[in-house]
Amino acid sequence: MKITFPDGSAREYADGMTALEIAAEISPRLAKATLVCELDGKLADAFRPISGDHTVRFLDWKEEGGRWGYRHTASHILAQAVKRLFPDVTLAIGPAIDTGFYYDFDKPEPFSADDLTKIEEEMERISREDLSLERFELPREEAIRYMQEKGEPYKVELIQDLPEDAIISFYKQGDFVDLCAGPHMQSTGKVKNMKLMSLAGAYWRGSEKNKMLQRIYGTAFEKKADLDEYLFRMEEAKKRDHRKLGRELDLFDIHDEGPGFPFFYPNGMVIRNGLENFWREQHQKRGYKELRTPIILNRDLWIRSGHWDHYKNNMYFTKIDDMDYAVKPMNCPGAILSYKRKIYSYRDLPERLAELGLVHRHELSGALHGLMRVRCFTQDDAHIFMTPEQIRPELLGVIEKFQYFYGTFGFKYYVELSTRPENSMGSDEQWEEATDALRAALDACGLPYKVNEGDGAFYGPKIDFHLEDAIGRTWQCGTIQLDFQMPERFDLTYVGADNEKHRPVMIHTVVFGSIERFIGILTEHCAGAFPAWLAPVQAKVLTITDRANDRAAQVRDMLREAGMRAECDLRNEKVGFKIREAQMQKVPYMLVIGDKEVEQGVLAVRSRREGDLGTMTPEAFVQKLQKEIDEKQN
RNA sequence: GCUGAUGUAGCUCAGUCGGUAGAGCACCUCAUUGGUAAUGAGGAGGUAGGCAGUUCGAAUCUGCUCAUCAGCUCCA
Repeated sequence: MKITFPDGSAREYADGMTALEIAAEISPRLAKATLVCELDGKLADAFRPISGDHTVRFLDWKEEGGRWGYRHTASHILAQAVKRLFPDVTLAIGPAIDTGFYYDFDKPEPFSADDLTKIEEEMERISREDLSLERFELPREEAIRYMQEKGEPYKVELIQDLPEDAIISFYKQGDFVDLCAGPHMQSTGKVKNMKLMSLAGAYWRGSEKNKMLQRIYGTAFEKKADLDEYLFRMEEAKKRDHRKLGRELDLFDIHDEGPGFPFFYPNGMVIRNGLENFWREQHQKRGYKELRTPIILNRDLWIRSGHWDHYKNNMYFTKIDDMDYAVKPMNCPGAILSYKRKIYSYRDLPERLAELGLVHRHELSGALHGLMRVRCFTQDDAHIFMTPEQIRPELLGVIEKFQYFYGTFGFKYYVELSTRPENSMGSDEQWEEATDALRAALDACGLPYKVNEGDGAFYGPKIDFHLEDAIGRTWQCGTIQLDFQMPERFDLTYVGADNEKHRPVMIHTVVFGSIERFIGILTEHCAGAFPAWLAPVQAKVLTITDRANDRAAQVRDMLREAGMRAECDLRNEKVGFKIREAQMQKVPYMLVIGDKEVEQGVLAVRSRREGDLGTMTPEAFVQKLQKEIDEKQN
């Protein structure tokens, strides 16, 4: 048979050789590194005989497919271990994921933490037993009967839902058999360095209408050192948790008295105000005008906007003079009423109306998460009202704004295009047109994106920007939504050049997403060491003895005069202690003043990052810090 | 909302078999005036998330409830 390799070269091999055997002929190291392979572009077992002409790629740990095969095999080992220890458990599904793998089980009594330890030991045993994996296929009816006999109802359901022509394959290792498309490693002994991470509930097939199963999360690495490093990184990441840093740095907190309703303390307000100022400045430059609309508006408005029908579960309600009102979950109706206050000409468009609007949403209690998921938050909203011709340039302008914002903070981001959801308003044509416009804008910018089917807003499709937190979870922050529905519902118009009324189109967009979530992400991103332009205290004046107190106060006042956030630490403590505290509070600059500095009229400057910078005059320091602030250095 | 776990001073945590609460940091006082990540001594501070129950007696056992954490679902 003729085997072609990725570089285009080809060679003849004996029919029936496996990818692993071919790899071994090329080099023993290649064979050792090969986890699974790609046969004509499709993932396949490297241990199964090949016949006929094919192209082959060997996948090692560096390839996603390689890791996937390794970890998916680990998930089978997990299932086998559970079956050995708890024979009455039934199996659901167990895929590999980005950070490892999981397996869902149906077990009457929940797993305990001790069970996890036992399971882990059993997994190691299975690895040591080095059981070979075998693959076999069964016709549909036989496959169903096979799983029925094994007492695996979830597997039966999975097979029944497979397309008629699907190949139904199983993998066997020792006495354990699982329905699986593969690919896998050749034996359990090849999978090492497995670690079970956590237990959780998970709905069968991801639907809350179904039974909740028990999910065991684990991870596995080819090299022990990589596993150790991963575990270490997770530990380190926990130290960056914004909920912990928020308390330590006295930025914000959430009390039991108001679950999901965060408090911002003075230090946190500095960051918030800094972000808002930046936001105002940037939007002013881009031709946006600012609005402020009420938090509570009457029932009629929410019925008209569609929120009453499509968003009621997430809204808070109240009565005023015996009439129904709702607390706004979104700012758009306010912006729309503002648009309707007068007659717009096509010459006035696009009209870009921005609002830092406080919204309230009733989120499920289990979904709350620090500042990332709260029940009241400020969206840095903007609504653009425009003619259809302006859609493209406006979308491009908004995307440019996003890139500028995230670039300023040094964030990595992932883009998703979310399409029409089930519970939505409008016609298919409108949705298609809006979705195409968003897609075209993304393509024009060359932004890579993933399509998220059915995840749009009820009034339109959207482009979402996801940012990462300390442990790699991503959170949707920015969004750009194109809306043909609201203008229709509210009968929005503008007068065209033809003196006729026309229907404008709307863009709803937020860059930060919510100020709260953004601060959460930012806190984790910089581990609490905010860039100087946002740091709650930018410079702290530390005295060595109380002989320097007057001078310290003078320096502080001078910095404040220059618009900087400066504090003194005049306490009767040693400098080492004061430095330690300022350092832990992540103050960008510490200005040490002792007898020498008083005498020479200088400051001994210490940077939180670079340590002692030597002495400089107060004027020189102001200049240095001002430059750092102006440039928004990270 | 669902599954599981957790809930002791402002923070981080300890507390053997149910016998009536302990440390470090922070805070206050005093001494000390010291050069780049913790000076020393003393003091004050909690009725154990909340409610109910079992018991002679509960932080320790039971039930309910609230909140938090992990995940699911949902979402900015």
